[in-house]
Amino acid sequence: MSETIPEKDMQPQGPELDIVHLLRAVTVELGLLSGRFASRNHMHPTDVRALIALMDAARAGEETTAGRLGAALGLNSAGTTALVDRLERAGHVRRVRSERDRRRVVIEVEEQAVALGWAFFGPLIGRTAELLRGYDERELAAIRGFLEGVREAAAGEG
Amino acid sequence: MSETIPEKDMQPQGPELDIVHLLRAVTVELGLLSGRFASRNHMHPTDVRALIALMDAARAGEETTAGRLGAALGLNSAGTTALVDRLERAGHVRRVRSERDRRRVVIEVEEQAVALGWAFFGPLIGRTAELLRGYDERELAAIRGFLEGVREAAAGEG
DNA sequence: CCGAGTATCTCGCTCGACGAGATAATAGAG
DNA sequence: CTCTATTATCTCGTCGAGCGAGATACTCGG
Repeated sequence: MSETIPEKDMQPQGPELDIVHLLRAVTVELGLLSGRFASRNHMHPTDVRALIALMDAARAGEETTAGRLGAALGLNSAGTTALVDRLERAGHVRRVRSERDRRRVVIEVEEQAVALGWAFFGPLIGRTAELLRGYDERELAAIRGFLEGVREAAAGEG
Repeated sequence: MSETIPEKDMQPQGPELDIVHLLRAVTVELGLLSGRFASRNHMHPTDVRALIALMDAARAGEETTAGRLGAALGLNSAGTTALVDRLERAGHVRRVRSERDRRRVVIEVEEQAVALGWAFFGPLIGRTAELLRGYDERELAAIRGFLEGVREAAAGEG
């Protein structure tokens, strides 16, 4: 394996650039991790994204309907139905017809699925929280501000 | 399955937790963005991941063979061949038989593809770099250290 | 109570990814 | 130098996630 290609600066550099690349590396790593979680539990990446979206909504105290879930994941209605079918068959969620509008199907996450995710991602979350405990308020504010800025910038693009 | 997961404690206390969720939100947002890039250019998410991996390797001065690319993306050999076929057909990469080991196929990214990616992601990168310019050295070090810590923690899990 | 609007599901299809195995090139033993 | 093991890539047949089109079920304003 020769690495003869010289290190050329194809991109404008500066101390900020390595952070940008670090961030991308982190997202890649997290993507691979959730992929490992998926295949270990005989799920597809989309299924994992769906569970995360569902738990997120639940945390925020919102009901998630089939339609909302599909929209959040960028699936059309057919794909969404198939997704919920898979998750339901695997016992990760259950369909509940909404009382007030019986066209709606509310998706609820089974406790078993929550436990599964927590068992897998818990250690990482714990380690990250521990890592954060080493910073003072100003540093935490910087990290928070940076992430918020990136999220907004990413949401605004495209 | 059932064990000590009291609902309240799963998202416990601490100012750190919102940063964990922020980070996840950022990765979700970046994932959606690259999805928009993919469909806008008639590509599949895997194709985008492949181009990113290829450009990454190129920046690090490494040649990428078909096999390495497939391994990096978690594809088997058949899928890798199909992937490179797609990218080549679209004019984003070219296959080059390695001189010294003629079994090897080195994948090179076409300049056109680099320009395409830069045109789409450049603004976000620029905005992020600008955002980072607002922090002093200690804050930048905190951000860098946090991201590095998360990357290592994520790589270590699973 | 009818028709427009909305939410979800069904059907048929495409194509990305997989497993198995073929093909081609290299490296090493004798 | 030839035979064999190993490595890198590609081919073939198959599966299944997601799409487009349209069916079905329910709600609500006139």
